[in-house]
Amino acid sequence: MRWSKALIPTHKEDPSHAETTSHKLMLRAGLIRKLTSGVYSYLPLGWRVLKRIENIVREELDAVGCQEILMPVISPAELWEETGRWGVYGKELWRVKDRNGREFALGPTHEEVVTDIARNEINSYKQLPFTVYQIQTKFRDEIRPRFGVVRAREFTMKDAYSFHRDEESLDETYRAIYDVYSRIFDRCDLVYRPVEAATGAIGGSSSHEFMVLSDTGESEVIVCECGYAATSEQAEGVIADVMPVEEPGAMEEVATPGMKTIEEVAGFLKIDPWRLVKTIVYVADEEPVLAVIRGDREVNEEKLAGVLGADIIEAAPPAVIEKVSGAPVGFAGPVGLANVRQVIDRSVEPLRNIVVGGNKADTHIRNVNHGRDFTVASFEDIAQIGKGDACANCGKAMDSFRGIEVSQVFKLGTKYSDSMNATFLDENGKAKPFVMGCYGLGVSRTVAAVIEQHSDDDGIAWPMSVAPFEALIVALNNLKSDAVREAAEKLYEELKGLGVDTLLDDRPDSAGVKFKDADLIGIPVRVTIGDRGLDKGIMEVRLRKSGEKSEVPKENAGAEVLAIVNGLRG
RNA sequence: CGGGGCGUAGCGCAGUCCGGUAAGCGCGCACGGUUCGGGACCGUGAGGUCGGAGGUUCAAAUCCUCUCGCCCCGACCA
Repeated sequence: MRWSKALIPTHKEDPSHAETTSHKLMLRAGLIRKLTSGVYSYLPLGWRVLKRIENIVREELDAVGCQEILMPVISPAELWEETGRWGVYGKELWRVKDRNGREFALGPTHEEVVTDIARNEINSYKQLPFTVYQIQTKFRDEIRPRFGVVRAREFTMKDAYSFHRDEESLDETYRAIYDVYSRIFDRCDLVYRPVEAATGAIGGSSSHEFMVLSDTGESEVIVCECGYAATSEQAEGVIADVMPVEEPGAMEEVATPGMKTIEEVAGFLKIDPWRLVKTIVYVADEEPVLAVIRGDREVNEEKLAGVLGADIIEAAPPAVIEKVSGAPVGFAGPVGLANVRQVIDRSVEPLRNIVVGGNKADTHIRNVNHGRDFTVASFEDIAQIGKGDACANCGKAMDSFRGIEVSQVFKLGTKYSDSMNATFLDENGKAKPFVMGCYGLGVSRTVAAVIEQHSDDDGIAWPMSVAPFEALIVALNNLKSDAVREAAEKLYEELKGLGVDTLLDDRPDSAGVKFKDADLIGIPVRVTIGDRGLDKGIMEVRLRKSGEKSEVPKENAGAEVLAIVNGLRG
């Protein structure tokens, strides 16, 4: 491709609305342009990278016998109603109506559609197991699109689905896909880590996420020396006990005018935050629930939903809080609210003489003791675990890092086949539900992840495996110098003939502009052709990532570049 | 949705508090010329419903009301 004719619009300055490295660079290097919040066009450079990643994904999945298909973006509401997700998926499910008012979903994921195919087409255990996948544009009406392509409302995802006669077969495929993902991310030259994950709206029994390490990542991962690694939503751990031994005192009300937060109350009463116990009102599947936890800790809503067996859980609006506690927001407590379902965190168990909300305006209660002043059916684990907490396996203090979740694999079991009545006949002629797995991989997100790990102050430095071009020829002063122009054209044609994907910078711009742009767009191998070198009979080859330079005789530049590119192809 | 911020030329911004000079600056773009190995220089020029609607006023980018959009922090997830 000739740069003078290509749509590669670069910018000198950082875009004002971008925060993260990858978002800034994707905009500056002309990979993408925003249409509206969370919706992007891919320009030639971005589209080329996306396709290269797609092809890696294809190659690796095809190699283990997965079959590529393409399902519709649009699916009818009735299908989603079969599994209950028309309701459960919530506002994130992008809904549209046709001219007759019939409702459809723009697919955020395709369990329903693929299960529909399976129940119609697969009748016998002899046809199992099998795995299909597609690479497609997905739609999720995200609460908050962010970081460009990292959290978009329209994005490219590879989603695969496997069907099995039993759990053993599922385990096998799950393991195989897990290994395939490792190979895919290895080939993209990413530093990543698989971690235990929560199952969220997709559901199922077990799940792992592949996290690409990045300080700008949205997800926090909790890790332990012993090998344990999980997302912060999922992480299990032990919260250190800080309570000294104390005799229970007499419960008493204390006036705390206007003190709504833990910090305010702790400061006012001159006590440590852990001596307070906070009570947060949630609405779980439309029923109000109290979550009670030590004052210096946060509730993990994922865990709370698990304990409650609830599908949808959200912080209660003020009106509900006031109705439940009989007090303004900030003064709820477990004492005297036995009529509301309460979930008490394990961190509360060792505490004595705690301070809780008084369920009355401007009032807290001190010297409260569980068992005596409010009843606890059982202590549950609903706490958010973080860096420094003890590992549930080995007891060591855990660490944390941030990452971008590029893929997630789920063991779905029979969640979808049961609700959609998708069955096959086994050897005994008995109908059994498919055991399923599903495996997502964010392709567009992976583009951003690669940039996060492969860039410097000057711009992107693509790994050869996903680079939009393999080589860039920079022709200096090509407008005036016939020698340069001819040499550049010749090398360009030669490299094309040798199968090297090459971009020729034949723009009439100054050397500085071309070099800056070259660094920005990050093509791995750069060949500089100028009169100065040509007079010496050489061209300069420079590697973007290492900055390593070499001079090659101009006559065999083509062969030399091919050898270097081959070396980086891996 | 809660909290914070921002909409002025393709991009990055000033001007808004305190209404009034001809809507400005840098980059980019077009044309002419000089340059030519790390974002060159000179000259000329094009490009704006100041996000939108309504209002106040002799006068609105600037004040008021409503509205739309965008970004950041939190809840969601590939």
